[in-house]
Amino acid sequence: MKKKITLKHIARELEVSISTVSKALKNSEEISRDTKEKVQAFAKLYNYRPNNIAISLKNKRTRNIGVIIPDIVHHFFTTVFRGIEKFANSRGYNVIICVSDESFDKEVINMEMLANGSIDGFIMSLSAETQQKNDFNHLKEVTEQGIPLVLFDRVTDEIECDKVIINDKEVAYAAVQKMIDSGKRKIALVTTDSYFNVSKKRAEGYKKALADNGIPFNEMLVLTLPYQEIDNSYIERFFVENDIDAVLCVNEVFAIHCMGAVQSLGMHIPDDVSFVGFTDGLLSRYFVPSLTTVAQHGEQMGETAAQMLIEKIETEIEEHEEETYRTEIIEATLLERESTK
Amino acid sequence: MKKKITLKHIARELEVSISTVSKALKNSEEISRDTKEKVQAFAKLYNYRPNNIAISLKNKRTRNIGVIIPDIVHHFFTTVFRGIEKFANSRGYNVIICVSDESFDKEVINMEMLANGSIDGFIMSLSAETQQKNDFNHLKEVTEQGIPLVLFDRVTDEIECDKVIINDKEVAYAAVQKMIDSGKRKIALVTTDSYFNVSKKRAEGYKKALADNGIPFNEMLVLTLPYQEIDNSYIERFFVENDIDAVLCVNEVFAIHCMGAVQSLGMHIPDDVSFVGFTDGLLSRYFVPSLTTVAQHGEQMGETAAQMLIEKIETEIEEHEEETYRTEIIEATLLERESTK
DNA sequence: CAGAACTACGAAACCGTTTTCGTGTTGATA
DNA sequence: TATCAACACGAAAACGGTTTCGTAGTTCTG
Repeated sequence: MKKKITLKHIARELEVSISTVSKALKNSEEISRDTKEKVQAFAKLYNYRPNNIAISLKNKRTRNIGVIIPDIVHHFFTTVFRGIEKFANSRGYNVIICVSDESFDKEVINMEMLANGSIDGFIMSLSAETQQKNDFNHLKEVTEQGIPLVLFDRVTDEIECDKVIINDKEVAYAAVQKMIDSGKRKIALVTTDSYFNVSKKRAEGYKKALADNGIPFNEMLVLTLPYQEIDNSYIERFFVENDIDAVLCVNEVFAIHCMGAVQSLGMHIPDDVSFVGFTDGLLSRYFVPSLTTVAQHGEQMGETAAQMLIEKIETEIEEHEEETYRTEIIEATLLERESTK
Repeated sequence: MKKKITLKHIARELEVSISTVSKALKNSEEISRDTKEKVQAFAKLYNYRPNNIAISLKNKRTRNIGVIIPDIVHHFFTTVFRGIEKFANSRGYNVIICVSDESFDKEVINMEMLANGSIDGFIMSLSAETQQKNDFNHLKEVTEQGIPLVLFDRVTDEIECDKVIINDKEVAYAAVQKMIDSGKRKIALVTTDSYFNVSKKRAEGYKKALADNGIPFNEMLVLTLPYQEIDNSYIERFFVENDIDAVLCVNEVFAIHCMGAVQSLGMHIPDDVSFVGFTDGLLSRYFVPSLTTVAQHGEQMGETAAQMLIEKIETEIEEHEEETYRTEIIEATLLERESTK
């Protein structure tokens, strides 16, 4: 077993001091050509690599960024993560990922674990429970310690920090407008039962589009579904009882469920009922008919978040200057497919 | 900005030595009750938390594990990752994840980045390119340094280490047998063009099932598809030219593509053609008809891998004893749905 | 009352780096 | 020949902890 070699080993072997070795490996002017060559050759031979942990301790910089997301088996979050990982890696950072599982406690525990020196900054999307409780003390503590934080998608106004969001309201508006333009009038909204700011924003866009077109908002046309274990008969009844001709769903799974229900009721998509969903995942692409959906450009979101974070990490925080925070908006786009016409 | 407090600060403030503070916080017998209370109260008040990096340096243990996977926007890998994360977290470990993007070079670079002290062990699944090149020197170097390694799913015989795999051959055999039992005879295999050991194993199961039932293997009934950009007309021609009545696909995306093609040719599933895929993702569940598929139990795989790794990390490596390695087999199960009868 | 034993704490080494500063040696300068 | 800069290197502090060991001061023992 070839154990890792350290500066001390090299120093001892070559009968020079540790400082000389360190400087020689950095090609310092202070060290004679002879010594440098000797040291570098030896280091290469034994495949010397500096110990990351020691460097982190010395520099008070880990080159790790912490990512906390509610779920990992989830198309949107994984695309965002890919963007983060890609950008971070290109800048020499590694990514530590923790999953909050939509739980407030796990989110808090994970943050605390990482906040004690393991990472240089956080990128996160709030858990459902955190949004419900409206308790952000763990975030506050972290930012007060001077650890940079970037929130994406599921954000909050309570915390001052960099944020990356998509134009949920506007794109929902556009989607509904499009369906209205194609002659639809009884437009349903299928949304989550838990309190997500994104669902709220999408609902706002939905309502505004109706209002701007003189269509009264009808509470009966809003169907809220649970996150798990969706009851199909419940959906079917919703469609039977209300004479719906178009649907905006806040995610693709809801959309596919509803499309299935509608089809099994013998209705035709998009002629009888049009559908628009959110999240451009495999389902939207491969379902028959394919689903018109809002592409959230998760990867771009992740890259932007990582870039903002690393920028904050790497700019010396001028103690005197007031910190400034940005909110970056990613323009979502409507991908038209077969479920609308 | 409340900066993190250290032992040194506490010591200075309370006019005791650093060692006393350290011991007092650990409730050492050595320290008087009075002093302990004083120190603990102070630490609590200022929310003292030991610096992870310093502890890592001292202990030569990071409590981080490194995970390297080929892709993250991928149902199977994310389920495995969820298992890893869940288990690791329950044991106080964090997870650093790197994505090789199916590239040999990225895999090597990522391993080297992490191997210099950042992690206590690796869990990984080989990239496509690594499997093609058959070059595993980066793995060898890591294991020779005494860093524990667990491979899952995409493994190799060239490296001695713990492994977690599924019974690909057997479950493929069972799937094909099931289709034969229901009267199918012209059974196609749809597989990847790159060299994956898993695809190979599944093909073996397929061939063995045919052989055991006296059905000659026909090269013409094997369709290899690229990983990306699948040409539908190519698939349709395959089904038109060969009078196929059942299909085994090595993943769910291939299956859905083929089912779409078959349906657009006017054939009926499962009466005209039966389908079995691998990976129990959203597509298999929600496609119409829903796809009979092999559930790989990724989460269990991840948990097992994490458990094996942490066990290795935490057992003092008795230098004198020969290292022993295990290969754990996760039993995949066939989930019967509408695409078979 | 001398010596032993115990109590409660501090000094210092250590983990593996980086970096500042000090110093012995050399050769050039006045 | 005394002075001085340049050169090449080493000692030591620092990052933030843990742990071993040494040692004052007190109490117990015979």
